[in-house]
Amino acid sequence: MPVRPSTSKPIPTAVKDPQLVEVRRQQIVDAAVDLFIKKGFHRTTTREIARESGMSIGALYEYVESKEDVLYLVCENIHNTLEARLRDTLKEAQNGRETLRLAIRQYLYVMDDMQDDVLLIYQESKSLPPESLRYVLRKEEQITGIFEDILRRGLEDGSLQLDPRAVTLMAHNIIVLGQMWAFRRWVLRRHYDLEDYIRVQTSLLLNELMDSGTGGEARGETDDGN
Amino acid sequence: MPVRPSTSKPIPTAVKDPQLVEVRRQQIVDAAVDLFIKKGFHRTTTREIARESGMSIGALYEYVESKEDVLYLVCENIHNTLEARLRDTLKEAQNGRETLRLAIRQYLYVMDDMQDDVLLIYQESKSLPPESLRYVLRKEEQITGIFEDILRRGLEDGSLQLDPRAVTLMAHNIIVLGQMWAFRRWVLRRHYDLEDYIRVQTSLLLNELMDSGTGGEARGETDDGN
Amino acid sequence: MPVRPSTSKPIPTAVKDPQLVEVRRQQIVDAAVDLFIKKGFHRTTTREIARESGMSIGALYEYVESKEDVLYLVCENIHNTLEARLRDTLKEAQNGRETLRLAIRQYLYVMDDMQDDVLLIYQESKSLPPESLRYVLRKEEQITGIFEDILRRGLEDGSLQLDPRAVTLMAHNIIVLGQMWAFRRWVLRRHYDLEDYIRVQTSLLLNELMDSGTGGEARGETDDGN
Amino acid sequence: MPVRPSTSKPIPTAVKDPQLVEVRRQQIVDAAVDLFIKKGFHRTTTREIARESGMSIGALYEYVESKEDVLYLVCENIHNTLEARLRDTLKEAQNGRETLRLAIRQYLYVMDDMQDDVLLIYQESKSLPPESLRYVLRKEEQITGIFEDILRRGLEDGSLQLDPRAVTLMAHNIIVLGQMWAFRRWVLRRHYDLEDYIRVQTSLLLNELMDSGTGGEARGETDDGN
DNA sequence: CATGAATGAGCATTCATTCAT
DNA sequence: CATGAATGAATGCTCATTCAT
Repeated sequence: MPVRPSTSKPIPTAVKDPQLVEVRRQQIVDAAVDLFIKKGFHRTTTREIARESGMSIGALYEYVESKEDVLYLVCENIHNTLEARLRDTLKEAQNGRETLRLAIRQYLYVMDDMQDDVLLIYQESKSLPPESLRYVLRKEEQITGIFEDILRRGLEDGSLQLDPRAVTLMAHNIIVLGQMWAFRRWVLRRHYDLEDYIRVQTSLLLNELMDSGTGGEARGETDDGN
Repeated sequence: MPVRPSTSKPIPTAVKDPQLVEVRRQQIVDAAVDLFIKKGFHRTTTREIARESGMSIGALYEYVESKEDVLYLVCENIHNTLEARLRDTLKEAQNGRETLRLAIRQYLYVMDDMQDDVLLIYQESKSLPPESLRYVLRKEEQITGIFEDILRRGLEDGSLQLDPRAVTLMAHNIIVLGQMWAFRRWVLRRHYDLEDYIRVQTSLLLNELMDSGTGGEARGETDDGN
Repeated sequence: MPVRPSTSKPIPTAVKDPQLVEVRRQQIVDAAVDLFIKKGFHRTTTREIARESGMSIGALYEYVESKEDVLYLVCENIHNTLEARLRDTLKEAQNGRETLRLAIRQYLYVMDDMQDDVLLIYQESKSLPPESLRYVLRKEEQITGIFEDILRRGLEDGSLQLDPRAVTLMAHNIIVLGQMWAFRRWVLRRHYDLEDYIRVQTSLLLNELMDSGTGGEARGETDDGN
Repeated sequence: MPVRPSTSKPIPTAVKDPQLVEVRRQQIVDAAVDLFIKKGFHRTTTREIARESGMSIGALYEYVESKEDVLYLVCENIHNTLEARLRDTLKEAQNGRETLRLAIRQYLYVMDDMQDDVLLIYQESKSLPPESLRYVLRKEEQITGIFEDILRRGLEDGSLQLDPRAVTLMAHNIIVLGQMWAFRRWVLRRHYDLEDYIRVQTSLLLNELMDSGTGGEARGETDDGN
């Protein structure tokens, strides 16, 4: 399943050699990610980005047209990394339920590893120009789609029970729960480590927290209550 | 359970009359909320805030010491409103499970109503100076505590089954799920309206959609119940 | 005949006191005229304008919105001065021909005095934004209109003979001939001083130098008359 | 009468082959003229000039030493074209008056055709370095000299009556009147087309607007008035 | 208390020119 | 000769904050 390149916005450059463009932009992105994480987009200056990228401002502006372009490249890069790492771990698929369990674990590990980056997209993407933002959101949706696919496979092979209308929402829930690990870390870390978090969230998601192995109590409760 | 005022950071002012301070600060906050929502914190100027507040910049700076103070006041105000509206609807408590169901519904209604404000805190609180941020996060935790309490009550009266270690996390999940309705609206709205969202999320949270047994009752519940 | 104020473009300002605005803008214009004359519009920096105006850049931008605004104010100021000085000397009107002769003389004296300013408008007005340029050109036409009026009066009282269709063009010729004294000074000065220039041009314009008959009286006129 | 090449400033080049230099510089000039007309000298970048010239910036700088050099080459080129076209039409000379009449017509046709170029020299030559400017002005004078020559011939053959001291000025007047057609086109075109303009200006210059065929009235008026 | 003019550090971006390949 | 990536000084403009009135 190839990463469709059509989903990224082309950023114009004055430099003709595409290889060089890629190399330099990677330098820029690497520098900018660090800076944006440390100081935020608005408080980071283009000069700083240039300096940390190991190039002059003039050179920087040969590879992007604006500071917003840098932000876009950063978001795109993070999303691509995220997606690649995610898809990478989904090849050893078994039945849907196990795939989901595995995917959640992998996803949360990736999110833990990329906490700062996730936070960055989260807090700064609003500073993107509208068109760039659209691209970023589309990508976000695409990534959510990965979990949608897994859920659907689980429905098909019968290993998961879920109202079909809840599939999309469940996928979003999973994604958000990963982001939450990043943007609520200030409090979650006081209560849970990553393994705790994975275990409990997976359980909640997979309906295994009910005390009895049967899950019957939940049903009974539901039947009475309404 | 009163709103503890000790949890808000005192912002110094040159003005003696506390009543006046409160009135003027409310003007400031009202203006700033609109502006921050429309343009973001960084793109809003103090001049604009002053103008929209109906006062001069000079006057503005009599009631706050910096633009960040305004942001703090805005966050505080939103949080207080949010908390008040939430607590307001929790008086008619029955057993824990029903309280939870009700609270989620109320919470999501409030979040729907305060979408922009929620987003504002979400995206701009990172621009707060560290100390102010601490206050805001503490408040966030306090609000999360409301759901923790409800969950605990449910555990106690036996109407909810949940691993005690999952209580805090579940509370955070609920809070985040409300925020998610705000910050993922660009995609969620394409699939669900508020009532859909409430129904499906409640079901998922209350373990009704996922069923290792027949799965039949989940659909029935959804169709009939709400 | 009042100077219609409707013909000047209003430049927005952040400062409320109109008197102060006028005073400060005059400072700005005075400084800018000198700088633009010395270095041209493009080579003059806003910082220089501010410094020479005796204010900070911040203050400068309280009174104009852009460097182009300064250029517009400069053009407007020069035009107004020019027009005022021109109209000022046209009160003692006799018959049309004498008025014309007098007006040309006055005009050329003013143009001699305002050489640099005239040149400035000439060379820099192209840098104005389109709308401002329109205002400047309108003003230029208005000033040309002064001579059109004089010419028409001469036609009416019979003291001038001229194809009515040539009136407008003749007025433009006069205006341009004054400007020419400014922008061709590098060569004209080598041949003529101001009085020479006035005498010869007046003669040429009034059809006295060219004579299909004797040609004698033109020289006589020139030597004695002025 | 050959175009004296001594009147053009030599622009250094790193390239040995003079033919190549000429070819490339013509490319540069052609591109630059278009760009300068469209955007003005200051707003045109060397990159644009290079691109439109079909060469790299590096190559551009092999043929000129600075952007100002390009401007000089442009001015020189326009002047040469102008002069060539002018001299071209002056071979069929008759008596001086008719030559003048013809020359004015030809000149105005050329000026109409080269409006933009004329305007370009007019508005941008001030950006030339002093020495280059001197060359351009010298050329301008040379072109003016064409009309001086014609006028003098008219004086000699008696077909023109003119105070000898007015000859130079008259020549300048004619030149300026042609330029005026370019730089006042925004208003002149509203009143006159090229043929109108030629007819009226020629008449004014050649003293034919006086109602009586004799021109006597002008003299009479003059005699009385002073 | 209120006003609003003044300050000036700071920022994104441009572009003529150079020079290694 | 040609290329085009790199340089970095320079520039127009913004805006939080101060303080005299």
